Amino acid sequence: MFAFLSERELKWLDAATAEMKTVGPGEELVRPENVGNQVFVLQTGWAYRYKVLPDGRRQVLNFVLPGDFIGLRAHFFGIADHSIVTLTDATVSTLSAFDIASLFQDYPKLAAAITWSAAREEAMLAEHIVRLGRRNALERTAHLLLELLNRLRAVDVISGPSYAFPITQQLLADTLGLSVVHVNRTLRKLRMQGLAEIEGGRIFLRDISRLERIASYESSHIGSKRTPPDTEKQLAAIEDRRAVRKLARYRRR
Amino acid sequence: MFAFLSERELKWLDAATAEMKTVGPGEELVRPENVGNQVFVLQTGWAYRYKVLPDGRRQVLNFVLPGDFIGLRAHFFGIADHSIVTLTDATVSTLSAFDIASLFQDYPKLAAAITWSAAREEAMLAEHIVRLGRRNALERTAHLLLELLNRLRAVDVISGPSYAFPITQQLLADTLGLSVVHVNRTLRKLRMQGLAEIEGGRIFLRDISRLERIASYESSHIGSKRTPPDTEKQLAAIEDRRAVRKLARYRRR
DNA sequence: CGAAATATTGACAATGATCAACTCTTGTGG
DNA sequence: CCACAAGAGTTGATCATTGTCAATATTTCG
Repeated sequence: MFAFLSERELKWLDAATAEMKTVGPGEELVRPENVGNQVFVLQTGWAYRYKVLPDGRRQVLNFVLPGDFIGLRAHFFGIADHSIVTLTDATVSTLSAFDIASLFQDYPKLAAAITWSAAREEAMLAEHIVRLGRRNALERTAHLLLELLNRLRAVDVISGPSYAFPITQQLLADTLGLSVVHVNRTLRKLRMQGLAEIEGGRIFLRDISRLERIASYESSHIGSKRTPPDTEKQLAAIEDRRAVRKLARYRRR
Repeated sequence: MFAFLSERELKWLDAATAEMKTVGPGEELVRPENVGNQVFVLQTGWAYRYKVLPDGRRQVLNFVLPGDFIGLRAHFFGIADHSIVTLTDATVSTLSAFDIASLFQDYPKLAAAITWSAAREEAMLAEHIVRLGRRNALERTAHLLLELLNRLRAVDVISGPSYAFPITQQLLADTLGLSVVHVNRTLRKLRMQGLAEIEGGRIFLRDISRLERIASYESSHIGSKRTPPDTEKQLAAIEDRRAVRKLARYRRR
């Protein structure tokens, strides 16, 4: 993802995110009232972002996987409009508000990279909207499983067609906008048809191409670990033009 | 929204977005294959962003109202994963890729503002996810109507409890994840219960507080026209620290 | 004015929700 | 290390919301 960054930028990012902390499952990383003056990067483990309605209905917005930023939105709004909770043991590193400000001021390419990351997340939310709005239970489930597979692959957490699956059926229901009962039936259907199977906290995607057909899944940039060539060029241009400016300053002296 | 920007920044933004163009309804502003080397700001009119599945099912992601950025995501990805089409006559101004690069390099607060704007849009998508995942037809419809009302109010397009409504029932269906027929019935229900009514291309929200109760609507920062105080402080800090650096440079000379 | 898009309504079907009972797994304290 | 409670998963029966099909207004626009 950060392939286009310079030595100097990577060094700064490393330093800024050096301080790590470990948390157990079920830990609240962001709570709604909480002033968002910290931005986290999830290094290992899973988390999920969700909202609840006044009457208790819950909707999961998305899952947070290693490499994802957490709390960017809360940072910019000064308040979070949702909660983020860890689903497994996890390690997170922290960027302070000061770091973020510094980043926008002195590391334009990093700032652009952050914006890129936000854009990627937005793409995931958009995909989730289509899933909920225009796909049925089976399609939704298959689609989510594939998306998670590809995201995990992109960050090199896995390579094969299976992964550790810490999502309970209730949580899956709150993700897919279904009832627990119906999720259970949908999973059974996937199992019966030899498509996918959860066993011992791990999911096995048995027939990926059929899953993809059912879900009309298109592996997009969501599961990509780095910016596309064009973007890199533009970001490189930022650096170039900065160099030009510096040069101009020297000449003026 | 841009209350915290300096004279210089506003001037640059005005200059960069000076070139305007007018388009009719049904015009494609962003198409999926299209390389996203332009960012637009919608100045007047409505547009909507949507995706289509291979079999033709369509899902609207959100509506674009005056003041909203268009194509930011496409810009950063180099490719759009959705389409944007105008719904009414509209005027848009354009930021080139060069402008965006320049912005990140030389106008950190503007870059932060853009990121803020993206965060705001992400909040809208999140709200849409909850709408689709955990609300029924009546709640969904009421909720959307209220959100549009508040967004339009925030950009001073309207003041009262009614607004021009260019959304057909088919489009509404594709937004709310329902069938046209059911949207029609839901609108009838809203009408019958004296809650809201479409008449002559205009919607009248007859009983806002009851609508809010039905939709469990919480007017959030989605309908806010500017960053909250905390964010402003942080952005101001960017400026301050830049000043400090400049000072340091002077001293070194 | 007439075609095409949009809106409306009824009858019926289907997807998914709810309720309730039961099993299986997991984690904890004695 | 066992017992047991709590959470998670499973299944059947029934209900409700929403979708589909089809026919008929109504509006819009060239």
